[in-house]
Amino acid sequence: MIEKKYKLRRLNEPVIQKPVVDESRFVINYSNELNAAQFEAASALDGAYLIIAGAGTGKTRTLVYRVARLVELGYDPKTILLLTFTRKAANEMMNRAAVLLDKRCSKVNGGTFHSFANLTLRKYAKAVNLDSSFTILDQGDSEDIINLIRSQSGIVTKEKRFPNKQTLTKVFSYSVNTGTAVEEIIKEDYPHFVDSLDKILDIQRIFVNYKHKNNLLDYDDLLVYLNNFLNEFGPGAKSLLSSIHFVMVDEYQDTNKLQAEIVKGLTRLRNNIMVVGDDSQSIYSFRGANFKNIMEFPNLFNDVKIIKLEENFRSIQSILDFTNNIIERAVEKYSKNLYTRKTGGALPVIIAASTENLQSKFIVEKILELREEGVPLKDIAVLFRSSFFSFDLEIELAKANIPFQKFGGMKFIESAHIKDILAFLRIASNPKDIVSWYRVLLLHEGVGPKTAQKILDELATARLTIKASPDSDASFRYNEKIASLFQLLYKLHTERKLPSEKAQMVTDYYYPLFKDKYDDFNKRKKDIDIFLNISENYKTLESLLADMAIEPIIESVIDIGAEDKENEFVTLSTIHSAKGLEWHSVFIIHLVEGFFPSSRSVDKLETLEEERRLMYVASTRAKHNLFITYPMNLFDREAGTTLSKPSRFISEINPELAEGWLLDDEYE
DNA sequence: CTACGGTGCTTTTTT
DNA sequence: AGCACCGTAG
Repeated sequence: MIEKKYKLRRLNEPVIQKPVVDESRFVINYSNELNAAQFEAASALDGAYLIIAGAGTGKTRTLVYRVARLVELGYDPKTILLLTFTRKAANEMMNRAAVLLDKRCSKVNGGTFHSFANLTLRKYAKAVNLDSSFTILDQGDSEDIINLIRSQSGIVTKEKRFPNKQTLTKVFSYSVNTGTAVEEIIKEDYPHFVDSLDKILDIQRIFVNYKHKNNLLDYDDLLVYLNNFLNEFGPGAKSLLSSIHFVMVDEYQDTNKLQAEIVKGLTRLRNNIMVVGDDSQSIYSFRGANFKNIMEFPNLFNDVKIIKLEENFRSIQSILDFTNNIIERAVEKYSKNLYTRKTGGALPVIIAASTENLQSKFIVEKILELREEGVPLKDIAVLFRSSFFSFDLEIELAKANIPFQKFGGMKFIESAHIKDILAFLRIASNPKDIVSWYRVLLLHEGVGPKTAQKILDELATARLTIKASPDSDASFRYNEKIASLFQLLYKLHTERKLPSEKAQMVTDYYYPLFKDKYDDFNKRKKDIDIFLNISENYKTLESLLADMAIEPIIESVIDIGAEDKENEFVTLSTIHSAKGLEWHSVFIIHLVEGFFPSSRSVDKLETLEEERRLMYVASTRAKHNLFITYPMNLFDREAGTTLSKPSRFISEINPELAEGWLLDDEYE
C-alpha cells in the first residue's frame, strides 16, 4: 500500500510530455468534451501509460477519443492496435470513434487477443512452423480430445479416482496461462490427485503431441504461438511490429501472465503502450487472469505514467455510495476515490422474497411498473452469478409476455447440433481434424467408438484418404452410409464453393441424421437456419470457422423468449457477460450465501475476494435503480439442502445505504 | 460392437 | 434436470 501511494504521487508532477499542441487544429474539441484526467489520457502520444479507470468513469469514451485524436494527428488507423476483451467491445469502440470523427476510425486494427493471434498466425504460419489451415479448438473440443486420450491410454482405472476431462482441461489451460507448473497446480488445488501426477503429465504430453500432429490449436496455443513468434523476433515479427505504432489494451485487469508477455512483445519496437483497467473489476481469475498484473504494469515498462479516472458519470450518488461500500471491504486494491455529480433518486433496495418464484414474480411486476413509468425494456437488466439462476425467472417473463434476451450460459455454437454441422466443415477445411472426424462418424448408425477408431486408423496410415469413394483395397469394408459420407467430404474438401453453399450441402446431408438424434429437432432447426444465414457473411471457410470458435456471436434461439428480439427486450445476463455495460435499472438476484458467493469460493480468501469484485461489477452497472433480491428458501441441489441465509454481500452493507423490503405472498 | 435403458453424479464464470 | 457412465440385449 505504501508503495502505491508513492506511485500515485507522480500523477501530480507537471506534465513534461510533448510540445504543446495547438488544440484548434482538431475537428473535435478534446479538452472541452473530456475532463482533465480523460483529456490527459486521450491526448497521450508516445510512451507507456496505465489508466486506472473506476467503474463508470468513461474509460471507453477516453479510448475512443484517443483513437480519434491519433487519427486526426495523421496516424494511419491501421497502425493502431486496440486489444479488447470481446470483439463486440472492439467493434463498439471503433464505431463510436467513427461516429465521433469519421470512418477512417473503423479501420483501426481491433479485436481480442485471440482473434489477433489467429489472424497473425495464419499470416505468419511458416515462421512458427504451423500449417496456416490450422483448426481452432474450443474448450469442448479440447475436453473431447483429452477424454479420448484419457480413455484410450488405459491410464484410468476404476479403482482409483482420476480427474475427469473438465478438470484436466482446466489444469492444463491454467498452467499455460499463468506459467505455473502442472505439478504445482495439482498440489495446490487438487491435493487428492497428487498420486496421479505422473499419469496426468502423460496425458498432457500426449495431448500436446496430438494437437501438433493434427494441426489443431486451442485457445491457449493461439497465445503461446503468438508469444513465441514475437519473442523470436524474426523477420516476420519485425515486419509485423513495424506496422504497429500504438498498442492499447482494454480491461487490462483481466489479462493473464501470458497476455502480459504478449503485450510486452508487441511493444518491442516502439514503447507505445496504453493499458486501461480497474483492479476492482478483475473477475476472470479462473482463466488465469490476475489483477496483480495491472499493479505490476509499472514494473514491466519504463517511465510508466499513471492516470486515474475517478469521476463517475454513470450512477447516482446513492448507488455509488452503496457500491463503494461493497468494494471498501476488499482486502487489496489501488485506492480510488470515485465521485459523481448525479444526485437525486432513491436508495438501492434489498428485497427478501419467501421463495424463488416470488422473487421472479416480483421482478416481473417491477419491470412492468418501470415500463409504465417510461423506462424502456432495453434499459433494464437482471444479473446473476450463474446462468441457471434465471431459469425460474425466464418462465415467469415468458408467461407475462415480456421479451428478454439472455447472455452468458449456453452458447449457440456449443449446442450439439451446431457442433455437428461445424464438424463436417472443419474436416473439409482441415482433413487432419480428428476430433471432427470422430464426431461425424459417430453420427452414423452402426458406427460406435470402435468402428470410428478403425476408420480413423485407416486414415492415419493414409490407406484411406478423402476420395469420392473409400479405397476398395482398404482392409475394412465400409457400408454405404460411410461411402456417401466420404463422397460429401470429398466434395466439400475439393470443390470451390462459398462457405454458405458448403454449409447448405452439409445441412442437406445432416438433416435426416439430425431428425433421428434429437426429439426437439423442431426447436433446434431454427439454430441451423441462423447458422446458414451467418455463413453467408463469409468468403472463406477458414474465416467462418475461426470466427465461430473465437467469437461466439449469438445465443441459441432456444433461449430467446419472444419474437421481436431486435427491438425491445429485457437483458438477462451473467455478471461476467455484463462487464462494461450499463442500464437504467438493474436487478441482481439470488443473493443467498452459498449461491453468491458460491459455496465453492468461500473457503479461500482469493476466490472470495473475486466474488466480492463480481458483486461490485454487478452493482456498478446500475445508473438509476438498483434492486437486489434474495429468496429466503432456496434449494441447493448440490448440497441437497435448502439455503436460507442472505449473502454476506448484503448483510455486511451499511444499513443506511439501502432500503429493505420484505415480500409476502401478495403476488400469488 | 452397438443400441438402449437405467442410475448416479454434477454444476460458476469465458476466449 | 441433463449428461456421463455402466450393464445388458441383440
